[in-house]
Amino acid sequence: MIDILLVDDEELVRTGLRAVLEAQGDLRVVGEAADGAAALGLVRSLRPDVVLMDVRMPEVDGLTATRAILRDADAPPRILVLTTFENDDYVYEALRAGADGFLLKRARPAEIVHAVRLAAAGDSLLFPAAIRSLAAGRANRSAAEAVARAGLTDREAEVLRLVARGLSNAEIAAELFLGVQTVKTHVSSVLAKLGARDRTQAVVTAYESGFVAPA
Amino acid sequence: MIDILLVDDEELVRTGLRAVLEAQGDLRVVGEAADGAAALGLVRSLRPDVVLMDVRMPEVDGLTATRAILRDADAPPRILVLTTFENDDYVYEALRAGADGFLLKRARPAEIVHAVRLAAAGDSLLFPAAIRSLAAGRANRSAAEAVARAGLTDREAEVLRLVARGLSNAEIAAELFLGVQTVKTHVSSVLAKLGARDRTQAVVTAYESGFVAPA
DNA sequence: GACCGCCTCCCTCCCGGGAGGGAGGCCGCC
DNA sequence: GGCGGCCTCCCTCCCGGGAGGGAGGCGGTC
Repeated sequence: MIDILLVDDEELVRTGLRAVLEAQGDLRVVGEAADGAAALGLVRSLRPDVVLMDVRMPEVDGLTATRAILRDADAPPRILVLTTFENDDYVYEALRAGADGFLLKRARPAEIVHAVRLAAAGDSLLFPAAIRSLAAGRANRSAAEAVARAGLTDREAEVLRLVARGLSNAEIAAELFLGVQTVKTHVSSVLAKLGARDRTQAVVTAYESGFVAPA
Repeated sequence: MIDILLVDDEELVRTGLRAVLEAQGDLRVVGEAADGAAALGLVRSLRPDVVLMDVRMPEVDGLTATRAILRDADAPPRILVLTTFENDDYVYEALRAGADGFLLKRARPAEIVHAVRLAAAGDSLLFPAAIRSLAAGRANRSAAEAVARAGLTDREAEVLRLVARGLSNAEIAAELFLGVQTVKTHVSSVLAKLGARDRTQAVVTAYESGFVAPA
């Protein structure tokens, strides 16, 4: 029997997961938490085998909770991170935080069940797109914070990502099907918003802030 | 029925894999290749669903073959990379090359069969240790090699560190009590040794290789 | 409708950075 | 001693990048 803890701020999602999982004979949902802080307490008291953890939650988010749980327990549970999009930038950070695998919310029930069993057995399941984005050295999502603080627009963030991969303005223009002038404009606003003097400093900031992460 | 192509330079390994796979009703080994070049040809003629590809092979290695196969075919097969050690540095490069998953040679037969079925279905299996090494922000092997192979002198390494902190040549000169000309010389040799076009790319390489680490 | 933010593209001006040379001093090794 | 590697500094040439403007279109909001 595999004991499972559900952590998601949406009741609906928890209910859905519970229905899917408990339809199986060998899976048992032993608890539910609506945020990361509650999750930590329940892990201590319930000692589940597997935790299904939503990434985006108010208060304590899934990544922080994952780290806390892994730090806390002597025999921590397996943690599967729930996300909405395959190319979610959280993928990278979550694995870094110690998550054992990834699960798309829109995955078919059989896949969800399957992933839970795999996790309990010590394996890990990643969807191809998630793996690719990992392998491609994709930007991580504390970008969200950096972007939020700096107030970068989508386009600017996109440009910064390419700058942080060593591309010249001309190359970025080609990559995004833009004029070099446009790229220059974006780069300039990025520099201004980041308080960087030149693109080199912008790259440093991008790495230091976690906007992009080393492979 | 899932058609499989085995690529490994060791006959023994191929035989073992074939035995394991063909014991299943739904798996069929349609061919074997002893090196990457032969593999490419067989993929064309046999059109397998899944390729089990050894990484280390004489002549054309597994990564090169993987890239070639993916470039070549219009509907390329799923490629599972075979490796001996969980912490094999090839993990990163292989995924980057487009491999769909990883398989340890010492995996239990059931796991191998399982991974093949997953791959055929479009999922990907990674062993926890492999994922961890990926997610741990492991230094990009090629970048690390670039720096290691580069054979930077002490002075050059020192300069690169400052470049990777966003300093201009003039600032570096002031920091190290040097002439700007001297700094330029050092920067130029660093760029040459790293194969970087400009200081921005050098910074990227420095981070990707782990030469400098984000705070 | 007026306004604002974003994206797009244009211009000029200027400087720093990088290429591609050369050269002298120092140290350690053969 | 001679040689090679490293560090230092010099020169010129040139381009890309960044500053500092302006402007039009588009989609929102008030």
